[in-house]
Amino acid sequence: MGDGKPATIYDVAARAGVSKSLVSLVLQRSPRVSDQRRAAVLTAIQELDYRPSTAAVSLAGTRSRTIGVVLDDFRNQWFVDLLTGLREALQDQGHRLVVADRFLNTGLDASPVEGFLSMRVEGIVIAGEPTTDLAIPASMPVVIAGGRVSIPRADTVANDDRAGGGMAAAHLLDLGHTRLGFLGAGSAASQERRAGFEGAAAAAPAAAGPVTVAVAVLPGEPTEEAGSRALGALLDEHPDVTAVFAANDVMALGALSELAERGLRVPEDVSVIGYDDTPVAATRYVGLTSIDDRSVEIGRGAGERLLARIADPGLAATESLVEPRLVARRTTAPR
Amino acid sequence: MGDGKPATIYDVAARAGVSKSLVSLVLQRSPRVSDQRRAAVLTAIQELDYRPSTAAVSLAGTRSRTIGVVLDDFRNQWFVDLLTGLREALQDQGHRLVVADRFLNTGLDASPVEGFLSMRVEGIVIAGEPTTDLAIPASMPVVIAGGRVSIPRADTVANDDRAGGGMAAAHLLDLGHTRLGFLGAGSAASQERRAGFEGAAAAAPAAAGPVTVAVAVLPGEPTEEAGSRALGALLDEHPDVTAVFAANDVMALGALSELAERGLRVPEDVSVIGYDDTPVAATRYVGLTSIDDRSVEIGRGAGERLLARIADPGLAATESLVEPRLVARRTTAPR
DNA sequence: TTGTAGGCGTTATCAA
DNA sequence: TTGATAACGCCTACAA
Repeated sequence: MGDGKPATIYDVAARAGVSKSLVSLVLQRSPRVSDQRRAAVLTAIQELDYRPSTAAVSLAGTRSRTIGVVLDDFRNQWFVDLLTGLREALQDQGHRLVVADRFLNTGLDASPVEGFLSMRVEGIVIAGEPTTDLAIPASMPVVIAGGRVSIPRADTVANDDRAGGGMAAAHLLDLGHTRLGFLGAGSAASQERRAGFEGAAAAAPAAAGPVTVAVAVLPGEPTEEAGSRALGALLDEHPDVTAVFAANDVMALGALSELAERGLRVPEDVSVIGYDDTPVAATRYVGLTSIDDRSVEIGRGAGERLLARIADPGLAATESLVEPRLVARRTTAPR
Repeated sequence: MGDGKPATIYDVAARAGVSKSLVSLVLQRSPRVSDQRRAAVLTAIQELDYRPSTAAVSLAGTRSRTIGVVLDDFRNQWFVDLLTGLREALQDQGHRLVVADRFLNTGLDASPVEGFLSMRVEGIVIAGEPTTDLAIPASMPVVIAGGRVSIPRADTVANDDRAGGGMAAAHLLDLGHTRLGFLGAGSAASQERRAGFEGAAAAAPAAAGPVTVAVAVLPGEPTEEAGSRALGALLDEHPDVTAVFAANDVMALGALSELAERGLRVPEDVSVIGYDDTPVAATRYVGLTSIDDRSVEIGRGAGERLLARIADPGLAATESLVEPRLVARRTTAPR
């Protein structure tokens, strides 16, 4: 089957002995086609290994049936789950997903959005915090998934960081810890998580005695390095802390290594809890208790919002929060 | 700037007071255009925020300038580096990269390749082992990046697993270890890495005494669980082993946790070395010595091969190997 | 150097 | 239920 040029709709029509229009109708699953003709067209398609040209389809059709997903960075694994959710909501509705990170196809286009606009996507999903230089036309349906910063006419679907922080505190309180610590950095998420953590700690029933929360927040990115330094600073000032909550898993990892270097055992001496439930946390070797931000749900929600917005561009922007979930592993234990 | 429909080449032509052809020439950076007209067209493009429709371009043009990348799984982080290399080779030559994993757009198309064929990509890069159900037409230029199994007319660019295994052995021998262990699973890569490891161990200068390699190979996937079990089996039979080489980082992680459970310290009691140099290995907390398979190089090589094959489809298939590199961290130490 | 006209592979609109 | 025929937005000879 050495195939030269791919077959076109004309080839199929000729082979099936019908007009191109009829083939098009069959392609679109129109019910207004006789079973006989339909069968003929279908077999011709099979025999020719015909496949409609997406270029021709989106050029001639009224909609491109394509939606673009802007990832901040392929290295942030959470996008994998996000995509799963998006697929469920979008793909099953006949939409094609095209993903790009900040660098993919840079050079051809200034930003991934440029490329999407050229493709005439029907909508755009921005994963994570939107950067201001994205330059998305006002008429383009947009939804931000997993980011808190909202841009003018975009819906936002994000994890409820405050609730997650509360869950972390509740978990540690349940285990009997009363001298807690928080490790944070200079991100909006970190602030929200801290607020939730402190709020829940403060609201704890006074029965078990006073609950204290020592805090170490470093400016800058929430890196492993920052986690190590924050833990060091925290412990230097409050050596009696028995459980720490890090703003994310990466920082928690830094805390773990710093604890090991100080000869403190986890969870015997100090319990540690992270946030994001990254793949590393789930490994047996690390086994980090963490807050699952439910990225699949976020993706599904974002997809549904986008669909709604595409159907009715006039819709008011909404902000919805997805309830996180605590995943207990071996880095937390009863006091 | 409420923009309704995107501007077309007609709009630009009208605005600049020239023909559509002239606009097209400017778009293609043709030198045969007067500076005056060019300037007029360029400003019209700016003012209208015009962007050529990729659909129309690829439909009217002779080439789509698009190449498809099939990822086995977005969770395998190595593709990030692979993409970096591919970008360098392809994107800079004006090619657009479209990525898809096994599931992206499934439902619309049976396989990611289906989608690529519809897009009329000029070539396909398969990352990792190609599955046989890919159904790629013989006329489509294909290169396999990072996989050993080759399909009929495809070039292959992969990591030299055998050399990597040798490096692992050399490193351990350098550190004075003589009772080595290998932890493997049922993959082709595992076999090659083992062969290289054993080969280098056998070729070691007899000066430092005899070198032994105990082996534990489990059937199935090289998972963390498999790593734990393999290490257990190995140590049960050969308690005197002082250094182990795992077929990949994930298995090495399993080995690390099993060692911890057995009360053995790393690297004081046992040195551990993995393969792939995954992000987890590079964290301070894990700090796993590993073999970097140089995915960026593989991507660049694959991109170049693909370019060559697109230019001359008649080219004979080649297989090239990229030399890996050892990255020493804290899980290996002198005996 | 610039403009005219045809065609790329579909969908969409009308007739038949 | 089918079949012409005109778009869709751009490239590419070919002419001017």
